[in-house]
Amino acid sequence: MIYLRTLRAAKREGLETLSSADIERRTGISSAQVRKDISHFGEFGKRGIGYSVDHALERLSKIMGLDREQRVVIVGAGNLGSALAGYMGFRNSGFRVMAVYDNDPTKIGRKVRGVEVVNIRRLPQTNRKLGARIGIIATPAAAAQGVAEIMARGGIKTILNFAPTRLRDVNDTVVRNVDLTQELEILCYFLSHERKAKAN
Amino acid sequence: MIYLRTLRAAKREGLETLSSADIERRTGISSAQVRKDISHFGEFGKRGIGYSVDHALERLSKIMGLDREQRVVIVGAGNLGSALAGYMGFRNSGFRVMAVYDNDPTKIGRKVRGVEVVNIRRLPQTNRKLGARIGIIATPAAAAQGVAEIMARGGIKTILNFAPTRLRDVNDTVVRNVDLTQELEILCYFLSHERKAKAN
DNA sequence: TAGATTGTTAATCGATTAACAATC
DNA sequence: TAGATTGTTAATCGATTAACAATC
Repeated sequence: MIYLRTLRAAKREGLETLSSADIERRTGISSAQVRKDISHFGEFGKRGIGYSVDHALERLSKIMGLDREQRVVIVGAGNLGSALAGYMGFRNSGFRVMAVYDNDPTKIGRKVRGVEVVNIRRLPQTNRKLGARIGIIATPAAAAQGVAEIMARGGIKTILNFAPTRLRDVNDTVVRNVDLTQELEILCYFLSHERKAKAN
Repeated sequence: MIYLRTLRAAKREGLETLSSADIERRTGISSAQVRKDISHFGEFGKRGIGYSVDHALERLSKIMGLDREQRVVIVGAGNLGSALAGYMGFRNSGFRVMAVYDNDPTKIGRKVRGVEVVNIRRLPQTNRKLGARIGIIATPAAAAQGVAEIMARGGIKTILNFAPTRLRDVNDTVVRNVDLTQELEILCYFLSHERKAKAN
């Protein structure tokens, strides 16, 4: 979350408070929007002062569930799945990749980035032990729907889907899609339709 | 772009026309929105019939610049950069990764996924030949701003930035940010704040 | 002609911004 | 008290949806 990142940066700089105007300067989000967003989580600014960096950091981390380790499993041990398994950005933010699953016998049993590759069919069973509630799908599109259903059976509650396909609502699961090709396509559009706007 | 993907799927199924209501069924985007979006690119539906799959595909591809190969360069030959260099989704959509750049002498000269790793300092020069106008940043946050500036000097017009940092506006360049950690954080938020909504 | 469906205008809804009383 | 800044309400803006004349 951008506010957490901003607060962390401010803390590293030794600042003790940050006003909504300061946050606007750092993020580009208008101060009014900043105040509205933050107040939605509770009333933890001080009028005339701003937000205490430490206090806001603590409160926001807790609200986001980022005050403790969050366990993640990845399905798909290809290029992308492997890269995500070793992605330091996740580790640095308190996420821990517990297992990588795949259906390819030549991959099962090997390790990628220090994480064991397990047979996808064992996900429901093994995830009872691991207790991950966040899953990442890094498979071809054709496999994604089936994987999502297996994840749901394994107790996964939220899915980050990198497969370029819409997942038909898996019961009780929140799905977020990241479509890398689409991102490139949007840039491509800007190439031929020059405009000075920013693309997101 | 979701309309292109939908049209391609319809073509594979042998359909000749698609109405805005059909597209709503396939994408979840309301038919009114579909018509508004498409009409914005020109008037190429037929009343009483819908959109000709072939015709719409051709027109939209051209408008998006996806009727020809689009060249891409990647900076950062780490896990993520390497995965993106070999990502089939890009290739299948007409993007071609021309080079991967890095500043690590142990990587320069090697190949990742069949693409040569070149010294980042040579980007402005080598990209004159390659002619890529799309760049992907897959470096640590600290390096991203410098890379963006080098890219601009090399004629890169649009940037897909995976580094978790806001790029201060690089002149004449469109930047799109993909923050993988943020995506996971958003899911994390849904874990503790159960709601039946979809996350994007 | 009757039925279907677009492109577009008008109505609705939601999100952003401006403004300001409360208060540190 | 005077200055700064929050939290929130009211005003504005933009985006989505509904509705329908045009037309295939």
